[in-house]
Parts: sequence; structure tokens; C-alpha cells
Amino acid sequence: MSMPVAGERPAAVCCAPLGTGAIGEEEARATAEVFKALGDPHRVRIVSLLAATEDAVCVCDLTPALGISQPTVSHHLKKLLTAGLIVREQRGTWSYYSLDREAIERLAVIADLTEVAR
Amino acid sequence: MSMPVAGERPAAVCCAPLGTGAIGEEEARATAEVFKALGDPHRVRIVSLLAATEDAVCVCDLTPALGISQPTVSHHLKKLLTAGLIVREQRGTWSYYSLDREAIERLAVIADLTEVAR
DNA sequence: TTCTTGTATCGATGAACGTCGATGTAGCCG
DNA sequence: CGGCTACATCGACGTTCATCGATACAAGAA
Repeated sequence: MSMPVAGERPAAVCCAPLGTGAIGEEEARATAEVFKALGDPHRVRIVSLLAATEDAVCVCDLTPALGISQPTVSHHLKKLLTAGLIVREQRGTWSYYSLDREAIERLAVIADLTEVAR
Repeated sequence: MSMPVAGERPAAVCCAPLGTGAIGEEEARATAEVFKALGDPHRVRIVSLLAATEDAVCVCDLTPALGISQPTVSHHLKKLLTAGLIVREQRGTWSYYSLDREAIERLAVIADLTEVAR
């Protein structure tokens, strides 16, 4: 166990009422996990491609669009899948992926720090 | 056979960064750069701490709040600074950091895929 | 069954990242 | 001036990541 104190300091010297609205370590790690999933150009393009259509897209379409090898595409899709940003749907031999609209909406809320900050 | 048919969408939207069909590689890289800056728990906490107050916060307050060494804090601050998410202000010996509200707002717009995706 | 196709996984490699101690630098005060 | 403080930079180490070729797996076709 670590000791996430963080809010028990007098903060005497400088200023700053630190810790008044800050999130905990666990929440920070979960949030960073989602952002990290989007911290790659190819994954951003995948999300962009999935957001451009309402239908699901199969890997056979994503691979030539991204210009990278098929194992790498699967690797990125798994990252997004683990982060809960996309969903997988198997149709016979093909794997179809689509955006998890709800997750994206949560992401938008997370990113909107101005609301919390004001 | 696989046909790259997914990228032929009109995407009749007004001004959606991630939703307008296939975004370019350059734009994807720039977007991923911002997300990557937030893809670390400590940096998420820094942003959260800065968002919790309207005033600027100096490093001497951030370091004990995060529980990591001072060089590491400076490292993370530089990452956020390079990404354009925070701004630096020097007051004598102290360095004060604060959120770039405009950048956060842009981030929220980027992350808001629901509007275009729906 | 065997053959073929579409995906996921494995293994390896090179690059990028987070972390810290040591050091450098700039500003304040006695 | 010297000494101290707050922060940035450097150097190194261990970890994680993105990438690809090779391979395993699953499902349909012959």
C-alpha cells in the first residue's frame, strides 16, 4: 500500500489550495489509460474512421486504409477494445468493429475539465 | 476479397475534427500528441490539480502533492507544456503553472464524437 | 476431409517513455 | 561577495511500446 496523502499539507509557503478538487490516484490511472489508448496516430485514425460511418467496419477494410500490416492493426484494435472505446462483432470469418458511442461520450465529459474547473 | 470502401463518406458535418471521415495523417499525429500528453496518471493529476483552482500553482506545491521527485515533476510539466495544455509563468524564483483553458476546450471538442457520430 | 481466407497471437527488435540522482542555472538575501 | 532556494537539464537504467514476419486458430468452400 502506498500512502496517497495529498490533502493533508498546510501548504504554507507559496499558495494554492491544492487538493480541493483533485482526483485520486486510481481515477487518474483509469483516465490516463483511456487517453493512452488514443495516444497513437493510427488509433486516432481508426477511431476517426469508425466515427465516420454508422456501420461496423471489418479489419480487411481498415488494414489498407491505414497502410500498416495486419498484425499491427489487430494490435491497435485490441488496445482500443481493452480501453472500452470500441466493440467487436464477429460475422463468420470477419471481425467487425464499431465505436462505443457511450464510451466516447464519457470521454468527452472527462475531457471537459472547464466545467469542473470553473 | 477486401475492398477499402469505408473511406468514401460525405460526412456532412460542420466542424468536427475526428468525425469528418478519414482525417489526414498529420492531423492524426497532432491529435495523438495531445492525447499522449494526457496518457500518464501523474500528468492527469497535474491537470486535475490545475483545474481545481483558478490560480496558478508552483512546482513546490505540485511535487509533494504528487509524491514523485522534483525532476520528474518538471519532466511531466514540460510534456504538458509542449502539448500546449498548460502555460508557464515565472515569478521570481518560482515557476507557476496554470491550465490553458482554451486548449482544454479544444480537447473537449475533439473528444466529442457523439455529435457527429449520431 | 483438405484447402483457402480472415484474424488473432507469438517472438523479436528497435525506439520511446518514466524515473531518479547528480548537476547546472537563475534569482533572492544576508 | 558567498550561500541558499527553486527549478530545469543531463545521464543512465529499466520498462513499455509499436512494428513486422511467422505462426496458430477459426470458419467457410470444395
